[in-house]
Amino acid sequence: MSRKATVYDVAERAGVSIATVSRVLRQPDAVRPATRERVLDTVSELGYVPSGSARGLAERRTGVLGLYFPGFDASEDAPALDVLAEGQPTRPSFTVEQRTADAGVPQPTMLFLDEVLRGAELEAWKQGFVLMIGVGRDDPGRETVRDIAGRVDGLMVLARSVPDDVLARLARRIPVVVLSGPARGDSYDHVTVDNAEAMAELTRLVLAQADPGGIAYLGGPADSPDGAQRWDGFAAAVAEAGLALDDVTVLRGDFTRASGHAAAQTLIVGGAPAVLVAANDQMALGAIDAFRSAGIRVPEDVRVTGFDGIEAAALSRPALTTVRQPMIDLGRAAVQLLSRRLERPDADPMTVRLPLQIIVRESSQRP
Amino acid sequence: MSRKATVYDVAERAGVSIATVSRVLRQPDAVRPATRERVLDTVSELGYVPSGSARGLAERRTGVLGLYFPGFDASEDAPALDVLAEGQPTRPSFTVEQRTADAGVPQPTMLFLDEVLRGAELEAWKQGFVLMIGVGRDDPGRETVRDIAGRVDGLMVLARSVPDDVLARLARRIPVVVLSGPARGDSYDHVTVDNAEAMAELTRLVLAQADPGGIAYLGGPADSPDGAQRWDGFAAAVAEAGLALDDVTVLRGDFTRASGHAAAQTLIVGGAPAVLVAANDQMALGAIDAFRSAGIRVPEDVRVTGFDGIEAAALSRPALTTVRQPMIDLGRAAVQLLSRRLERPDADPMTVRLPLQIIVRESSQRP
DNA sequence: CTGAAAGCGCTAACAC
DNA sequence: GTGTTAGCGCTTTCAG
Repeated sequence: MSRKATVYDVAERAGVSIATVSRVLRQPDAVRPATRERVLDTVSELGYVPSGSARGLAERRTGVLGLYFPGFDASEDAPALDVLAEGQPTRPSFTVEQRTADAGVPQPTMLFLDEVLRGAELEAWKQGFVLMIGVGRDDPGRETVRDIAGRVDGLMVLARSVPDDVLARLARRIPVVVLSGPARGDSYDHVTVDNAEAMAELTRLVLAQADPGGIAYLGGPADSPDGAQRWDGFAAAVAEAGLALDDVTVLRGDFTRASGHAAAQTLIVGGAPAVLVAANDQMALGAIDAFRSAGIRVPEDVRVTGFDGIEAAALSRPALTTVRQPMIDLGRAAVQLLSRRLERPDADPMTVRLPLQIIVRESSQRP
Repeated sequence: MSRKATVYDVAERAGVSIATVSRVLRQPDAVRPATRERVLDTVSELGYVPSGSARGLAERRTGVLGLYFPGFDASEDAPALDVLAEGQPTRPSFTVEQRTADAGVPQPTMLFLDEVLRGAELEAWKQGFVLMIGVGRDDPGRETVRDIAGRVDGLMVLARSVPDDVLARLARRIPVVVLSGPARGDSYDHVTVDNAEAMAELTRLVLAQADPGGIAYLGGPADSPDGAQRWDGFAAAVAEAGLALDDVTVLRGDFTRASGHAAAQTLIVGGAPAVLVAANDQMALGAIDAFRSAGIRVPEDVRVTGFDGIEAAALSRPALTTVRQPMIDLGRAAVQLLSRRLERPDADPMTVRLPLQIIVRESSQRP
């Protein structure tokens, strides 16, 4: 692989100036066909690929959008892998494992991000951008997000993946869109969902099926904005139904399956409720497991709902009633907002609210 | 948002030269502490973020690695979304849907790519790179992959996502690593898995459980290299067991669940076999559905195996015996190869073969 | 229609 | 330690 070809190489070889080479690539019609052909031939002959850096510098735009996520948690402590270490040739072609219980189911957060990413990529492509991605990690000294910010025309960040002050700084350089999470009174563009409204409606649907017995709510961590909004929606619907919040058993989990399991066990001790509304799917699924173990049937004895719409919710038995996040559209909308902002830098900050999808399945319906 | 700050702005404001500003950012120790502090203060005061383009141009490296995928198929025809259209305020907060059957389960290809991506991102971060991603689509005129190639230091492409001639051209500019897919005698670095060996072993495991009745194989599309390798492995194990290939009923599907379903129905007409080895999970799952509908029990009446290790394989009943791709590690290994190649451009092309994981679950074991 | 030349913002010698 | 300066490879006026 010789030195990379540049415009100069192409120009010299084709007997034209570098300006002409550039024109052939950017505004082909401005060049006489004969010249154009000659240049194009030289281009492929030399395997010339324009430098994005040079281009970006001259054009003052990169054609790249950035997407920054909070950490994947799990993958961090992935087992070491070093394919370049010595002794590689002895690695086996396969391993065999007997497995009964199901381990290693992906984190819901990951799945969430995967879909957002897919949506963002699709829309970026439609708008003629490419995508650069980064994941938030504790990288002492290294500021990955700033690194990305320096290379892109616009940045999308998931709520709370970047400290406020850092984000403010980056926003001085390029437009920023914040995804999912409460639209605070800041000056960024936002794309969010209405957790409270959807949770209220879900709760209404469940309460509409009149049946005696207690109501329980299984909330998320105290510091989760999403969790808080879901609780607000739940509380509103309960009040609306003429019930006193004091009659509701309220427990708190940490959004994990295990915490849902534990909460349900607590519930069982005091006598299982007729309805359990959980702040996310994982906890709901954990609770269902616990109920099952205790011989309590879902939905016959207790009806359960989740929130998020992860795949496991659809595959579990009974299938879980839940609220699905419009993940693909979150990604797409973010790119659209960025694209708009790039065209009209001074437009007022805008918040796009995407609809959630309440999916009613078996877990919440008494037969 | 005023004009973006540059080194010149910072230098002037801090009363130093641009070289000093640059040093403060790249080799802080080479600058006297007092000066350094002053510059740093100015940097945050101005909200200065270095331009990746300028830096890339001057350094002759971008610090970015590219990952290029074949198309997502499904997302292409996603419903239109235009959050900037008029009348947005009337969009509802939620919709409600009653759902019994499970629709909308993600494509396995996507899940595969998601995990590869995650592995690549993790490793890229560890090595101090950021990741740029692109998806192959029929984009007449626009060459997304070349676009990416111009902006990165190295490129990872999934097998057959880029035409050979295009890839060859790009490889003249930057190192290329090909992921998954047969390592042909080309000059790229490769990271692959040994489909044939793993399939042979899986087949051996299944055949070891002696029982009367026919054996059936459900293959993939004729043009799939993976499919071909899996068939080879299967055929080898069958021969090894002293069985004649003529005794095996061979059907061909297209890797979809539907084609597996159809194939099983064909099988049932001629009398269900005792063993069905499928070339991927989707087809295996489809076949199991068909068997169930026909009152044929798995694994009691027919034992079934898949390939790929998608999540649905673990969640289905009976849980599916399969071979899991080391997707995360594929991504990580690719980055490691690229990183090595960047350091030693002239090293011999290298192929890393990652172990597959045979996961034995209920579907293949007679109780 | 084509060429000459001036940057784009930063790094890295090389002087001082 | 710090400043000067010459590029890095490309786009884009502005002449011709």
